[in-house]
Amino acid sequence: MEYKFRDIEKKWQQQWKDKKVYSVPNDSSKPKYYVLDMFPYPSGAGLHVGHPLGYIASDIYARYKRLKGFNVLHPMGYDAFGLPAEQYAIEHGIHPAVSTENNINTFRRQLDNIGFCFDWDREVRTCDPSYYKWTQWIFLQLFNSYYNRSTQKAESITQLIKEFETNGSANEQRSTANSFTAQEWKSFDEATKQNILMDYRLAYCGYGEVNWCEALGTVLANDEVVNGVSERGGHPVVKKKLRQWYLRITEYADRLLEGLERIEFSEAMKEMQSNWIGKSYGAEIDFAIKGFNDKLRVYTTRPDTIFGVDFMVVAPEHELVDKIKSGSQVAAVDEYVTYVKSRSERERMAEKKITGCFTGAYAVNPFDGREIPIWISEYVLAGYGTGAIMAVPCGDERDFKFAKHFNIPITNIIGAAFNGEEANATKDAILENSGFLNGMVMREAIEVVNNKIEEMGIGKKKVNYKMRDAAFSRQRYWGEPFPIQWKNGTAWPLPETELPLLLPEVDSYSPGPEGEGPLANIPEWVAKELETNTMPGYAGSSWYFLRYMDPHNDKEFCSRKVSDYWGQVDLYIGGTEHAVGHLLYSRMWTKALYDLGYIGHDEPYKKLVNQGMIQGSSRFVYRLKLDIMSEEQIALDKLPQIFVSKVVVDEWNIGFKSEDLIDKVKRILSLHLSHDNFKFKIEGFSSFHVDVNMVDGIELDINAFRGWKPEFENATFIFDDYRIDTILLKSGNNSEGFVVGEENDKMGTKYSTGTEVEKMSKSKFNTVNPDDLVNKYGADTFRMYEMFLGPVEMSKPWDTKGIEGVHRFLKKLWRLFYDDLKGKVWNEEKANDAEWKALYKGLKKIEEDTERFSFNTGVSTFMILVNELSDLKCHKKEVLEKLLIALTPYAPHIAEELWSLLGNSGTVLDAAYPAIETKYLVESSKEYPISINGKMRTTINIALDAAQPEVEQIVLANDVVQKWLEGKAPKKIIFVKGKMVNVVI
RNA sequence: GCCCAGAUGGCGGAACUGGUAGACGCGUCAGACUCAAAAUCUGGUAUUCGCAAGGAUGUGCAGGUUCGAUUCCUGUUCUGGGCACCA
Repeated sequence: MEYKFRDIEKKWQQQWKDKKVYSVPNDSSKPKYYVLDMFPYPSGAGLHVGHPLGYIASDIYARYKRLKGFNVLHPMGYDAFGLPAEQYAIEHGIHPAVSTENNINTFRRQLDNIGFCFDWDREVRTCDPSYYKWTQWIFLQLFNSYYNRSTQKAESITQLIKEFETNGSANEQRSTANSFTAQEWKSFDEATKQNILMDYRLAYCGYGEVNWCEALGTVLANDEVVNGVSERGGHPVVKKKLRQWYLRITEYADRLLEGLERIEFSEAMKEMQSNWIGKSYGAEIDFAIKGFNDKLRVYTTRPDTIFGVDFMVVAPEHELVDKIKSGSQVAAVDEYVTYVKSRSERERMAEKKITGCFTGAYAVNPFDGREIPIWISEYVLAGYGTGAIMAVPCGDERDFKFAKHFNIPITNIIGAAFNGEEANATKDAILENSGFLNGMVMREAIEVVNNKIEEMGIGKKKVNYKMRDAAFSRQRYWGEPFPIQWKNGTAWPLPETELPLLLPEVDSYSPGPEGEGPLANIPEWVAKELETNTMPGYAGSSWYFLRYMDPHNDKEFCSRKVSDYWGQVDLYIGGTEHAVGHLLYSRMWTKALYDLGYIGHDEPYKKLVNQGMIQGSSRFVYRLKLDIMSEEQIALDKLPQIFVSKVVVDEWNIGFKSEDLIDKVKRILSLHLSHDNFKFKIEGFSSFHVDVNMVDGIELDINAFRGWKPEFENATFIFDDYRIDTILLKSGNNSEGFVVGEENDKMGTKYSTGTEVEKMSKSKFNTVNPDDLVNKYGADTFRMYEMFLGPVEMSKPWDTKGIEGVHRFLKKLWRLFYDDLKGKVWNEEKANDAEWKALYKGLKKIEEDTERFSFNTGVSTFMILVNELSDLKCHKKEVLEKLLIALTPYAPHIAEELWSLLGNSGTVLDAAYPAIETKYLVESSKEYPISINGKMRTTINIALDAAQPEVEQIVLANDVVQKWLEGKAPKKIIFVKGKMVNVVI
């Protein structure tokens, strides 16, 4: 009886589906456990082997927790709004809903193949009106709320209105611009009131810059802009200000930081988030500008260095630039500003080249009256701080390089701590050349300066955040419409009863006028004065984990009772690429919903595990580049493309066997040209991607390659051993071409490809489809192999070859139960101590590995255990069935099949996880490694309870130790009980 | 440029708290079974010197701490991820 994985997997998947074994109740006496995968976008390319990695890991853990007696929620759904579907619609005229639906179906079919334990009754799709109704509803809650800074939480906007009616803006001042008394508030007209409230709402409307492409008439995403031009068509892209919605996430900055201390994210992840939030303590200082009444306000974290300021750098888009540019600098400034407009923020920050332009204006140092030139440069961004910095070249590397580049004299305020070669960012130097700060340690001077500027009224201490409010609108079609109506320039929320505001049908997916989204093309939509922007991709994904709990509720986004039962996601698995986007936004939404009393927890994810990326292992072939000269007419296009193996390419490049290659090329050419009247020169090789599915290991399947594209039909190959293979030889005298290496049959005729590890993508022809592997080896093998590749958190290249080993393991496991010839071999005999020991040693490690998400070592422990049981010829049911339960999370199908064949009733999915009988694991002695000076030389078996004097005696008596001692006494003997012995000579 | 992570045999990786580097698997070599192949099984396989016994070297690179470092510290190189409209 052999292991017929296809039948087995199909059978059990059907039974599990029929019996609804993965259906999860919302109330249970069992403790709850919530395992979540990051929301997938159903892309048109379908799944490749990299996608399911995290799903398999979470599936194993979810199944493991279930066996351990938990009520496990493990849902799946689709983040179905997004740019790719819209782009596809523009190009092919297919409605995004249609292509998305198709993609989802493919996605689902592929997932089902792998045997996941998702409760599909809880599936959600963000593009489904029954889902986005609640996305819109939450948006309205955010719109109708403000952040009360004294209570440090979101509260209803009506609360704020009451506050204004009683106290005016006194307690809730946001900017100096809107300061008013209660009386004044009451006298304001509605539009003014609404304008003021907009400065407080958690979801608010403002103006922001976008990548505007005039030629395409549309706004582009950052990754659609390459080197300042559009990816499609190469048209120029400039910054354009557009009305945009924002989420006031900055108000949550401190709580987002504080919350990190209460959740189990990796330190790296927490660091990335806190760097993104970028809290810094500094000061805002106003500098007078010579000849103007305006002040230049800078933000600095180092007010102590104020006497070292040698120039100012202002963002090129700073509002003062136009005003203060002067004289001969006007033209230069304008030119520079135009240049910067064409640059993306990314390019500006990554630029190594130092650029900038003097404005012609001077600021005045408030303490010593020194005149400081004001420059503009792209490395200062308008959105951060005040958009202007005071540059201290002796203390800041970037300022230093800037000063050097533009020959700006550098003032040294830290004496010997500055060597003139590079800036020194120390806070511990003693200040010099610093007026009233002279002799002070910098660290202490910070507070002194802060007090001084506040006293002088030219500045104040300021906590700053690098994080900006999140842009929450897109000029796109395929997203959630905003439930907002504009009346005379004022935004009004639609009543909740009118939700969902359905996404209308459009004739064309192209952009609307003036950079507006496609919705602006719909007369009825515009007539109703509805908002024409749509929400961004992260809207739906910021709260989906809550909807899974209560997916069919049409009264609420999620009932409080249900969210109180499930609470936080206990385990969240997904990639680091979401580190600062999705993870921060969903944390903010959770906090807002918590503040408003809709849920009972303020951090969505208790523990986060980051999965690494599976990279593609690309394969390359090398086409010969020839320069052929002949006196006769040659039809060059009739010549076949010649592909040279990697081995030959490498040898050519180091000048080895060059004559052999030239010979072969000559041979090929004369065969095809039917004469020898030509000369040629080998100019090199051009490499290009070949589909990995046509390559076994590194060996190219010649016939598959010839059939790949018409131009390769007649391809000629030069193999590793310099044999040649051309269509002419095939049809004619086959042996003729095989000259070199003919005698060496073992080398064969192999074409070795080149390899490189790259991102897995269709365009690189290195994607591997899980369907093919599941079909060939089964889901259980596929699942275990994905895990066996390496640690979940780590990125690693895919290599299909290794899957055989895991498949062999499952067959070997099967043979513990059933032999191909003998049939049933399992029995009901009593197990002996050696068998129990092997089992429990393995199960103990497997449990530990599963608990710490070390699934790769878990799989290898299964292999060791099965190897040991095979060696022990153990076919005993009482041992094997415990193994099966432990295997269930990893390979559920084979486990269920064997479980039922052993005569068990009921599913193995709900069996009790085996407890470890530690009595079989007790050891009395250990094979101690004996080191001499830290180098392992031998091992000695010593009783585990032996104490140091006894051990020393045994060790010193050992021949090997004696040899190394050469009669001398050891200086020291280090003995670590249960670990090792080190003899120091 | 800034932030984060990683680097160990031919390959994926193991070594969990500073204590036997290379578990497990792939590949490969040799052998068994077979008319043959597949499947399966057995054994070898970091490099290097040596017939062997046994040495030497070895965890990206350069230093340091320690009786002992893949593990800790400093510096450095390369690779991957993120940098706010891909999701």
